[in-house]
Amino acid sequence: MLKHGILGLLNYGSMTGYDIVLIFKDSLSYFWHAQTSQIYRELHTIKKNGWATDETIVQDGKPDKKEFTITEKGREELRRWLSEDNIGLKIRSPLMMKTFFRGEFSLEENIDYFEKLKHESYGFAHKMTVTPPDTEKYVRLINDPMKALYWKMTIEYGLMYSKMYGEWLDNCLKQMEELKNENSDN
Amino acid sequence: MLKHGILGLLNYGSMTGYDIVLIFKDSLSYFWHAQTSQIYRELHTIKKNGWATDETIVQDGKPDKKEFTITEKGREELRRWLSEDNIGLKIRSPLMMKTFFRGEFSLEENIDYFEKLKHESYGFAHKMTVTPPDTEKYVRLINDPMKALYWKMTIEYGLMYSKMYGEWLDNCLKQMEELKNENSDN
DNA sequence: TTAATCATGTAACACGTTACATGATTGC
DNA sequence: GCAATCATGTAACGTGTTACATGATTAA
Repeated sequence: MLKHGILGLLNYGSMTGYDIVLIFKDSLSYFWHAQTSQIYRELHTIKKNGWATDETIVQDGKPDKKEFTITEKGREELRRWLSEDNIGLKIRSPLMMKTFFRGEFSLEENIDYFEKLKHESYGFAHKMTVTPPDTEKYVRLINDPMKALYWKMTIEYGLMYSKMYGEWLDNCLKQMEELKNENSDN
Repeated sequence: MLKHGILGLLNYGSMTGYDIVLIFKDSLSYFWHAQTSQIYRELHTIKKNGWATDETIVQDGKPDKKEFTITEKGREELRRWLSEDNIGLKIRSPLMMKTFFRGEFSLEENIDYFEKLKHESYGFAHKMTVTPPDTEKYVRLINDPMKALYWKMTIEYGLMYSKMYGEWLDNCLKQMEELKNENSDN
């Protein structure tokens, strides 16, 4: 999956591993987290598969860099991956896994836990609503308004998700508070 | 993460690898997908870590089975994991990864693709709303209404998520249809 | 002078996927 | 007679995580 994400970026234009690291960190982090070491490893595989070629560029005052360029074979692989019948949702939600077993702790402890989640979720929601990923930058760079449509759709997903998540947290807290009050009433 | 999910189940009572496989498939699949081979492997590690002991039970007419029982050390590990400051959301959404690069294809192809996603999402939404995971079964089995609260919260999350997902898909389709009409108007 | 930025990675380990393997019993 | 259920796994590979390593330049 990450391999194909990198291939998708290379398809916009040649770039170095470092460029890709920064794009993931600055602009794609709201839907994909990738480690630096992983990106460099995948670039090796991409080259080995003949999906990209690399060229070392000597700079002065700065370390050498290695620029990767997608090949026709790489472009074909990108399109193959996009066309794949992918769905057979293999869901894995660490958040739900932990929620499911919360019964191990007391209501009070769990209220604290959910308050903490709520606090942390504000960070994400804030980033998404107040400073949403700047697609304009890429629109100017790539200059293809059709591509921007899909970028915007991923941002909308991020917004809708963070809203839903916040509502779920409030709902959970409400239910726990109610139970707590019932318990203290008898 | 899976290790701890298994530990959480063992904490409800002793069971075999096969029991765990079925619980994941029948009751937890809406938030976690696990392979059979993976579950058996994790059970090995759990035993090696001293988090559970196992006992082979000979049956007649049926193959032998191996029942795992959580140890005090395992229970401590479960509680340690639940108490962990876990959040630093490392999001990874294959769905968004594919959406982001959809610009490679035409509007028409992408409308088809999203219609397909919508069709498939009905399956999940239907399963969640019409035959939601039967927690009553576990409530009777475990007989701890406090635990059921958290099980219900995970189901509510599944419902809210599938609703949001459906709305997002409709939204995307609407935007694509509008663009398609604009294009055919000039 | 200290931290951040630029730029590259390796090694070891943990976790997830795919394909394969075995063999008895029970229900249609 | 055939598929499903019960019950266990191994092997190989792919992907993600953590910790470590290097070293120059530039801005506060």
